Amino acid sequence: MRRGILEFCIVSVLADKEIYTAGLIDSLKSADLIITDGTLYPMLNRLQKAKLLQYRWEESESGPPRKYYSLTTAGVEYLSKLDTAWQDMTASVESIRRGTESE
Amino acid sequence: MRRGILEFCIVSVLADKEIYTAGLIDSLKSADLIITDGTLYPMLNRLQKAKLLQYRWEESESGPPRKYYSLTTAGVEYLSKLDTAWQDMTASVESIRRGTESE
DNA sequence: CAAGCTACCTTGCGATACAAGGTAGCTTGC
DNA sequence: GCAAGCTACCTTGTATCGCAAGGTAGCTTG
Repeated sequence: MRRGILEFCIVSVLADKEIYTAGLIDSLKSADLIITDGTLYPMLNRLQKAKLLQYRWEESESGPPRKYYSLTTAGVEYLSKLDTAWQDMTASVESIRRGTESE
Repeated sequence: MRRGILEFCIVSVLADKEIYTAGLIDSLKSADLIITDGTLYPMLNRLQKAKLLQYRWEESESGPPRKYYSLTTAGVEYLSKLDTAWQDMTASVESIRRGTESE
């Protein structure tokens, strides 16, 4: 029941801060959204190819370098579209869920 | 961004009334959820095989007979699980969406 | 310098939803 | 009473999403 919504969550998190993969996974986990890196890497690459994300390499103090992602200008616009779509969809589902009155 | 949620909507509509395919499509359309019959028939058959839905044939006054679907007892229980899952998921997404405060 | 950890990425699979197309019952018009 | 059209059912093929599993390579630690 989660499909397509993960992308919205990821873009939302990136709106707040520059972050790399493990941090993204932790951010979502703290909201009870479990995601694996096998899901995340293809998504980040896809969004980056679509020019919605950018990244820079940053060295780590304890391991290999990390890709820190952030939104591009187009990514910010995309987020606002996703946000509108999210609100529309939840409103629609709520209207169904609450019962569409009797027949 | 809608994946998996349609099933929840369909089961929700069926909680209120016995209905056949075209009626379901209309109910969802009136909440701005567009779905085609090519999506709906496989889903109804799948839910029926899982014993969550039952149907009876009813003759029409103007055309071929129709399959009127309704929830089984198991379907009602399933709906309550979907409803809980829906509330959990929207709560999670809202907490992400509203900004997970600064780093 | 070897072993282990971390971070990146790919591949194969199952499930969802859509578009397009197909069958058959029923009514309508001639 | 038969052809044409509508309605209702269903199937097939395709794209995409998300996951599990597996793989490469840099960095640290003993």
